[in-house]
Amino acid sequence: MTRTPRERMVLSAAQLVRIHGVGATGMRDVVAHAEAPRGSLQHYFPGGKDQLIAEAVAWAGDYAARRVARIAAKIEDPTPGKLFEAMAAQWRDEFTAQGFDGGCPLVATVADTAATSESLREAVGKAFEGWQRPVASALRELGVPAPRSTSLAVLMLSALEGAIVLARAHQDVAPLDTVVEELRPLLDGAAA
Amino acid sequence: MTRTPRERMVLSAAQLVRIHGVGATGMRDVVAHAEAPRGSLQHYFPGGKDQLIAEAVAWAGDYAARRVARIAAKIEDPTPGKLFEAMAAQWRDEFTAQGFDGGCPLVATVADTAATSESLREAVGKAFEGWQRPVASALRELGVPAPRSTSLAVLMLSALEGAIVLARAHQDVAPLDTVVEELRPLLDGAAA
DNA sequence: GGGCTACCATGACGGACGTCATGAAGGAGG
DNA sequence: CCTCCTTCATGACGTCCGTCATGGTAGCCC
Repeated sequence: MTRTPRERMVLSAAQLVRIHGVGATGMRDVVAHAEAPRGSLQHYFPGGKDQLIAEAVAWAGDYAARRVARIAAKIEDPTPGKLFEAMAAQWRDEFTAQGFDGGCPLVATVADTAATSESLREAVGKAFEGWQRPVASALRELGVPAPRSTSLAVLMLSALEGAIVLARAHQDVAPLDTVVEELRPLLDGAAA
Repeated sequence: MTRTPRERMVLSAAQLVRIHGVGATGMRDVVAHAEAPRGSLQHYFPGGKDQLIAEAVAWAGDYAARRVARIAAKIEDPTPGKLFEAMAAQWRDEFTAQGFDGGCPLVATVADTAATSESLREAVGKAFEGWQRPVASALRELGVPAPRSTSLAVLMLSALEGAIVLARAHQDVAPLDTVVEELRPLLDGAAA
């Protein structure tokens, strides 16, 4: 559990971006949140803020991908609809337990930097790709034909991200439940 | 076309937020973009940046709502699937014609301020609600039962917003096309 | 022990931010 | 003409930002 200061900073950056966005997340805030020495910033991240945020985005993408793989392996009688339900349930649980302060760091990074920093935009693109891959492969294992699996993975990610935004705006988890219920028959129908 | 300086500032704020997010959008940037006198800021928006952004968000919500109503009235042989396709096409066309610099200002505002400013979060919630309403009522006019129409409207907004984020991250409109194709049978099937 | 490298500490710099104070044009109404 | 009120102009203030420069410690290797 004890991580190196470098890891703590990347992780803290991801968490602060989730809450405040990229622009409002300061370097000093990150070191304070990570309880890391401020001097380590220029040592571990000579590329400055962009490098730190890029690593935070990459970490977030990896985390989401690992979470999908773990969820997919744990469901009993798995179906595509149940997989999506479990993915949404993670957000539902966090919102109800910890409030609506934190969103998806990938969405926040796109919203803040897509037009400004090509490197960060690419980092988010790769992160989404890495998240989409285990979803699609899980769908294939559940009997979804290969070409359809990537389309449905895109739909699942889109609907989930959008529902997260709506849920935060309304401070209500209902949008998450709604998209799960509406998408379930479509998803399960594709696994015939 | 000639608007009052006040309107121009609200409109410019919305456009800049779309591109750079709330944090990176400065008051000076807004007056410069609006070609408005800087002194007018404290006169028209004594509530400061929060008031300006809140009005920009409200304007964006109204704009989206009017756009939906106009689209719904213009489609021939309308179906729920075609309505969603037309909504996504607006974004598709803008991305291909003007690049991926601008996203949805509501998403950017949620990502940047949901945890910080209660008033802005509420403003975005109302904006989403005002956008969702014409979508749901258009669905009802197309034969979708009332209770289902709000659920499907939430699904449409979620999938659209998420696909916009994915499209910007990948600089590719494919996610928009994908969600339209995948959702079309589900949407049209609900209008039986 | 001397030197080299990795890691951390601290202060400063230049710039941008949101906000405020002060005041000037310019027409409306007495 | 004088006054009031809306609208705009401009400069300043305090704060925070990302970055950099400089220097200090700690441990390993020769």
